[in-house]
Amino acid sequence: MDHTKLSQSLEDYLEMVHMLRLANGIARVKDIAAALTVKMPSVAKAMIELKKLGLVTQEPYSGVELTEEGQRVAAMILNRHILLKGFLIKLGVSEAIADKDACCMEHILSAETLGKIEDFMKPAEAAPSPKKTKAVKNKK
Amino acid sequence: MDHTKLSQSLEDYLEMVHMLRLANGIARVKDIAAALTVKMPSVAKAMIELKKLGLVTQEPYSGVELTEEGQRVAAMILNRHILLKGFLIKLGVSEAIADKDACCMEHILSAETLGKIEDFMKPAEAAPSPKKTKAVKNKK
DNA sequence: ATCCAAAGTTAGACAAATCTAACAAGAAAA
DNA sequence: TTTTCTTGTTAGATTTGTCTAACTTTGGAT
Repeated sequence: MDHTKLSQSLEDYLEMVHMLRLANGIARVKDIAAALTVKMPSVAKAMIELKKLGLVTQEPYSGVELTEEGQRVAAMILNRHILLKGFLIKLGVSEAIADKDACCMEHILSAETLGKIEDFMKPAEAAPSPKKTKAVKNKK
Repeated sequence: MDHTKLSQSLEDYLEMVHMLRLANGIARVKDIAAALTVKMPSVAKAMIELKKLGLVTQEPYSGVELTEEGQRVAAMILNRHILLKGFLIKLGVSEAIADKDACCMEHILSAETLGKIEDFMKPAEAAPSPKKTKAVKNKK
């Protein structure tokens, strides 16, 4: 419920759970650790926190799942990441660096700044971009 | 010498020492604390670290001074701050928020991203530059 | 069916950054 | 000069996030 004060670190873990589930269908502790370049016990501790906050669930010795709330928060963070990465690339930053810097920026920028960056990106993404939960009701 | 690994926190303290000296001629512990919204003992501890790193000096119970190296590093951080704040304002962010967000961004962005932001700002600030062919002064 | 390696967990150490409380020094007032 | 207030310092507790080492569990190879 009160995810309003997620630390940068916990945001990173939550986002990574989401990304791994999107990519592999499952988020294993080992893979989270590898992706974030930390050791498995760090992941375990982070998962304990995220469970306390009601954002993830996990049956012992298995993959991490997202609660509905966790899904919501993770998607929000990931959207910020995608927005910022695209923004940096538009400025001419290389993809790898854009990804890395977006990863830092996504935790600290104010809503106002994010909004302005969105505005800045708007005109450009007026193309056939299969965006997510936007007003784009795709035609199946 | 080896300031390459200044933590975000220490960068903030160093920058604030510099700003207060520019504004008031002196950086007092009390004012640093107020400006960064921390308590005085936190400042004292940070100053101990910055002294160890050879970036500041201080006679007991008096204002904090910058070493030559400290001056150099602080100026670099402040320049980043100014660049980023201007950048955000150019995107339409309000001044107060631009200042706050610049303060976070200044510690995390890669040299590449900072360079691209500089490029982005260039055309606009083409005022007092007689002949700056390629004034590359980043990186050490 | 048993064993073993890989994956996950638990316990505890450590570092960074903050705080509160208590103490010390300097300046200002009396 | 002596007292008092402000400023600065020191000591130690707390929180967060990381690590290593040691353990437990799972599941595949034998």
